Amino acid sequence: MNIYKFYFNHLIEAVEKFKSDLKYSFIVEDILKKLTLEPPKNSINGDMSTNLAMILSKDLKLSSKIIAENFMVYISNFPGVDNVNVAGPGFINITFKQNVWLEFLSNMLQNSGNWDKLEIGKGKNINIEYISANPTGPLHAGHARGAVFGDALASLLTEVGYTVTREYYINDAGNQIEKLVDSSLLRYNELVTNKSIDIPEGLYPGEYLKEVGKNLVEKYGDKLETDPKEKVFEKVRSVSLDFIMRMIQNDLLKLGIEMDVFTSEKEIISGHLLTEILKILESKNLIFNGVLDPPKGTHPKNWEKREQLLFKSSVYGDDSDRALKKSDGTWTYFATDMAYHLDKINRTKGDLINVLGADHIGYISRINAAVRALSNDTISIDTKVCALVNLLEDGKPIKMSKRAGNFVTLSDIINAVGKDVVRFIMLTRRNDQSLDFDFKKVMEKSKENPVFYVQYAHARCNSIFRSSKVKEKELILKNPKRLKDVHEIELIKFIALWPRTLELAAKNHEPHRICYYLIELSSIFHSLWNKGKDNNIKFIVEDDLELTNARLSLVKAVALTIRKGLSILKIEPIFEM
RNA sequence: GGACGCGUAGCUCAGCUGGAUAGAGCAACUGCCUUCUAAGCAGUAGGUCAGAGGUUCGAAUCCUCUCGCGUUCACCA
Repeated sequence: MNIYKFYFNHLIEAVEKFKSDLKYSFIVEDILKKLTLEPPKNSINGDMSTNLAMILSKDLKLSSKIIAENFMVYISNFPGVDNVNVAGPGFINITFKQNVWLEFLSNMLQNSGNWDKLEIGKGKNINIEYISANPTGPLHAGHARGAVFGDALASLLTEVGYTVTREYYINDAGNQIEKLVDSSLLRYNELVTNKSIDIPEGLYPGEYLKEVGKNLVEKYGDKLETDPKEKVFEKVRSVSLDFIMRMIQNDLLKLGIEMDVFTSEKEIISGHLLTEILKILESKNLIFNGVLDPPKGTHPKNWEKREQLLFKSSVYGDDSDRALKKSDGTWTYFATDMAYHLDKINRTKGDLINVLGADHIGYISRINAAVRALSNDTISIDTKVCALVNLLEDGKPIKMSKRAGNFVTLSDIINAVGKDVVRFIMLTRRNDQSLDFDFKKVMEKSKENPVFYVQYAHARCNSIFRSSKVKEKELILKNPKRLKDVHEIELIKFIALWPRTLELAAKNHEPHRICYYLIELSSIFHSLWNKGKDNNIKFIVEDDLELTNARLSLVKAVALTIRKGLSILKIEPIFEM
């Protein structure tokens, strides 16, 4: 029951009829690409508005006003149309009879489980990789945003019919793992020798590695020969990684996040995928031994010419070609990442999404180039960048320093404000804009705090049902025509916008739109609530059961929609404040 | 210096991928509790959409340049 889709289909039919009736020669497909049917910004201009006349005027060589005048009659045949008019530069505005909205409401309530079902994904696979934090320590505040964003996006895409894989790439190879092993060994020795140790600069000082030391003692006793470290490297590595990955997964679980797939970088390196990408690149002539120019503009001090194996990523719009092998002959991080993306392409057989932190912006174009080359341009990859989160306490920045060990972990944040608050607030801003997270404000019980505001609206819905002694579940709308007040109709119209919001959020990969929708829905509802004070349109009218029933039904529709939105964000609704 | 992103009301931000008179919230001022939660609502005021060109029926949105802020910049991960 997507009312916009319903009328859009009518509009398409009308356009075709218009064309054949008047023997025009424009190409319908081209017009449909640009055709819109939207609620006008200002409701004075009616319920829906189309740009048809304006986009046709060039092809027909007629003014858009004249086209609009001629087209109006086709629209007035649509079911439920009350009035059609032409305004502004050539908008055709439609106003519906109130009945259309009332029928929508009763329809929506009858199909409350699936009225907003959208089949955008049509079961297609999509892989979304997010978090992928280095397995060297607990998740911190900075990871929270990418985690919530990625997870909400995954949930959103699932909702609209995609088969979604939530994936975490574990960077368990390379230098940082060496450091991790060194750090863990220090903690092990600390425990065995019972002498406290200073963690040198460059290694990981966090207390959590003491647990790893303990785990090593439990598993191997105090007789581990740690010199030379090669002898125990694998053992320590595996105990450290196990511990840290369990810690990370635990933190994610507290945020309501469960990944489907964890892929190990180490396994990618040891597998056959790297030779695979070489084959593909060779067959496309995208690989060569060469020397890179120094980056434009900078003058690196230790610049030296180096012949390396290079990928011609510049063919696909990257600013420079990229090294696949280091001068010592080992693979670069980018090469293994390319192999990893080939792995994702092979497994997914569908589009990819990467969620990255803002510090990786420079990396995007080479990954895009890689995916295009490796998939023969058949797979699209969308990289979403999450900007910084500024942690504040009542407006003042919280100072963090990794060295002093007082950085705020994800787990700290969740413990302080709860999972639902973290999830909501992280989505109250576009992902590519930096976001303030103020520990005081997000817990405030006031309108300034959007989480509260939305939850309060839902609690109020529930409060009305409590007072009415009617159970929300058992309520069946009897006579929608009893809803007559413009404010009631306005609320219904806004609910009718929900599937459209879902659709736009999903297509643009922008879960924040759901938050904004819920805030606005709450606002309209709070407003109607207060009308009970001065206009005497209370929801519960003691001596008019039918009217009460109709109004309660509207409240139910609001509650259903709020809950639906929250459920996509994986947030629990609150029933009583 | 190059690349990418951002610049919208005093502050914090939306703006449905090119539409009509650019919208919210805070802060400021004015009102609304004998009545379903005032933890809320209604109203007033507030704008050169950083600036300058261009593209077209139409630009905050697309293109070019300038200014400002941020991130990033050969073998790291």
